[in-house]
Amino acid sequence: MIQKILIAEDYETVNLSIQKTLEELHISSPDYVYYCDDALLRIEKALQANASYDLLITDLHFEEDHRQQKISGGEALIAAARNIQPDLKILVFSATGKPATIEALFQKEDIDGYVYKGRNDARELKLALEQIAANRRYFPQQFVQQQKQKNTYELDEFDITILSLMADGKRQQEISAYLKKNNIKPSGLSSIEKRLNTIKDALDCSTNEQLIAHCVKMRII
Amino acid sequence: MIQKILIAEDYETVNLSIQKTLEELHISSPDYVYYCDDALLRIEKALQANASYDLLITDLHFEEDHRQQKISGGEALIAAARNIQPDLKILVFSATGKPATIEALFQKEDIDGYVYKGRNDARELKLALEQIAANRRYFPQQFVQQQKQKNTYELDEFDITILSLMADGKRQQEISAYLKKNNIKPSGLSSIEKRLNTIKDALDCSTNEQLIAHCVKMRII
DNA sequence: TGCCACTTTACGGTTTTCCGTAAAAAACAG
DNA sequence: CTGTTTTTTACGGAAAACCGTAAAGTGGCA
Repeated sequence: MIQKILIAEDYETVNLSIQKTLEELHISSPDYVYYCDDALLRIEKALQANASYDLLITDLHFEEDHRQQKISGGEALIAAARNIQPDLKILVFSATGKPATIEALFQKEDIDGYVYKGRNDARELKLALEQIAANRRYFPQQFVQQQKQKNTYELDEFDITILSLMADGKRQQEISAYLKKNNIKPSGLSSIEKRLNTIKDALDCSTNEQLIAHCVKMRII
Repeated sequence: MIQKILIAEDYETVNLSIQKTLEELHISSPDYVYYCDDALLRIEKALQANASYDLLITDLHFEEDHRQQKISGGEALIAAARNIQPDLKILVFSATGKPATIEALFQKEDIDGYVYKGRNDARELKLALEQIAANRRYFPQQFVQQQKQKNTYELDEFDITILSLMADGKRQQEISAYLKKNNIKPSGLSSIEKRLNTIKDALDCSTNEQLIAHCVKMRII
């Protein structure tokens, strides 16, 4: 049975609405935080007090503000939480997840549910909570559909580095020099060109400009 | 005094949380809808029944689904609502607004407030409601900041066209051809080059990629 | 060690972009 | 209408990006 719940969600209204949904399910008042670091602290303290949480409901994306955070976002929070409390149930509630990200969360982090923010998200949230309470996993419908049409080329760290430098105004030669200076393995100009071609092909972009626009929009960089 | 409120917001959780925020302000239970068409219908009926709404709280972006809608989004809804009830107060609650869009809403549609969805959005929502109840307008802080730091060079429609086409994968020659085809005045390749240089200079960008990244981040395009 | 598969790099030729200059066109005043 | 100013376009050389291919390097594996 799920009794003790922690909500990590920086959007105040969303945070409130999750609480309201829980109320309707007659789940006793959950704890809630607006920052990832606070979430982990709560989980740690609860463990030490021998009153650990049953469920963590968390967003993936958190806006940055004046408060410096050690944990950068939902994914890092999930990993950290799993590390200190392996039996914690985790429900991700987010609008931004890419199929590949969701898949990775289910496989690697063994999360228990994923709910897309959307028109009927409160109802979905209830369904997910019921499923999780019954020790079942909850996959969103959208996920099943998107599974089929996945042309998802997952960008690795190297790709992100190149794209970030490029979005930062660096020319390809400068990127090559930067990679050499930082001892990152493929650093030749040709490798950068080749990689960019691969990415553009995968993401169906014809120019660098379009690629950068796409990545910024998708919050890849 | 604000008594009768209509909420148009397709995200169920957000819709709920607005209701909760209104509860805390001791405002009697508002009406709420998930579709723009429904919103306009409600406003029309209330007018005919001589019990018109005092305030419309609406999102800008609505997800499309199986239900075909005449009104495409928040902006269209606002225009339509203004048309049939000029004295209706309007509060926009959205995460997606570009500065130019917000400015246009305040100037052309004469909206009464704009609140960004974000970390402290519930508190901002309360502030905005208080301001509007006092017949004052509520501008978001982010907007004021962005107003200040906006570089002397204001991008015009021509600039936006070029940047949008470029972010769409078009080459400069293709952009030139496009402009010619659509009878947009400066269409020469040189003019495009020159304009891009001016923009890059004004926004302190060294490459097209950096420029596009900046514009997408700043929601200019 | 030597062979093989694979990755990375180097190097030309082509296309695109960049940048300066000058000609052409348009806008404007007298 | 003429002369001036401003805007737009055209052009050519330099730099950067693009693209294919070949050489050099890397890591298994017998």
